[in-house]
Amino acid sequence: MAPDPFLKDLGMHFRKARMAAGLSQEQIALRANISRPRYRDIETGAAAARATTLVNIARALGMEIMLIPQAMVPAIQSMLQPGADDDDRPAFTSDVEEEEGA
Amino acid sequence: MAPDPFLKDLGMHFRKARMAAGLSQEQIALRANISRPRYRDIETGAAAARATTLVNIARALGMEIMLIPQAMVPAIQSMLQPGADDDDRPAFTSDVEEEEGA
DNA sequence: TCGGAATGACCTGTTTACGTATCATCCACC
DNA sequence: GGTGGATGATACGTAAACAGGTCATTCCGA
Repeated sequence: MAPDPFLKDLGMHFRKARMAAGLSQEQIALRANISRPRYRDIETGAAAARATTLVNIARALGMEIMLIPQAMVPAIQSMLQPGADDDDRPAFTSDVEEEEGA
Repeated sequence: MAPDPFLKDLGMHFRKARMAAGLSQEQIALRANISRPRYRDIETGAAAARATTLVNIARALGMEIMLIPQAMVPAIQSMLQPGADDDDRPAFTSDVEEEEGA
């Protein structure tokens, strides 16, 4: 029901970060204090985790959740660009317009 | 219940942003597509909103939720410092260590 | 003094995130 | 061919986020 593109995108960022860290879903779930099926739902965008769960997962992946004024989002996005020598982008915005040319 | 300090802090940031925008709880709740009692719970840290709800509230307040690698958090925090001429800080980190003065 | 707006606080009911258990599939590796 | 790890997916029960309603309190302006 209502596969929110935002949730899909968020889950994709989690997955990329997890892959980059070479960890399994179970390891992240354990660190984030949730079950594997639940972490899977979040990573695939099938469920909307709670605020506390989000933070736990982010930290398990070496990241933090931040509230950024919309005016500063572009500046921060460019700061996070890995200079085009790597194609994984750990940062995530709730802005769906972040979809750039694949 | 376990009044998570993280939720308190998150709610405080929402409240500051809302005050700065001169809006009522009801107006934000309406824009974020949730009920006022629920927005109140989130603002006071009494409830942990879902990921989708968090984004809706953030946007209603002119902000976005971002996933930031922990290594970059300090740099971004300093970027968000309002030059010391204003005491409201719209940005928010899940890092509890952000508690500075008062 | 009397409203009316904003907020805090509680209730009832529905939806859904969550834990736990279970099974199927894929893919190495032996 | 067989075994084990990682993942996808389902089911059931519980806890909590959600909607909607109501009442008390504070504050401000007519």
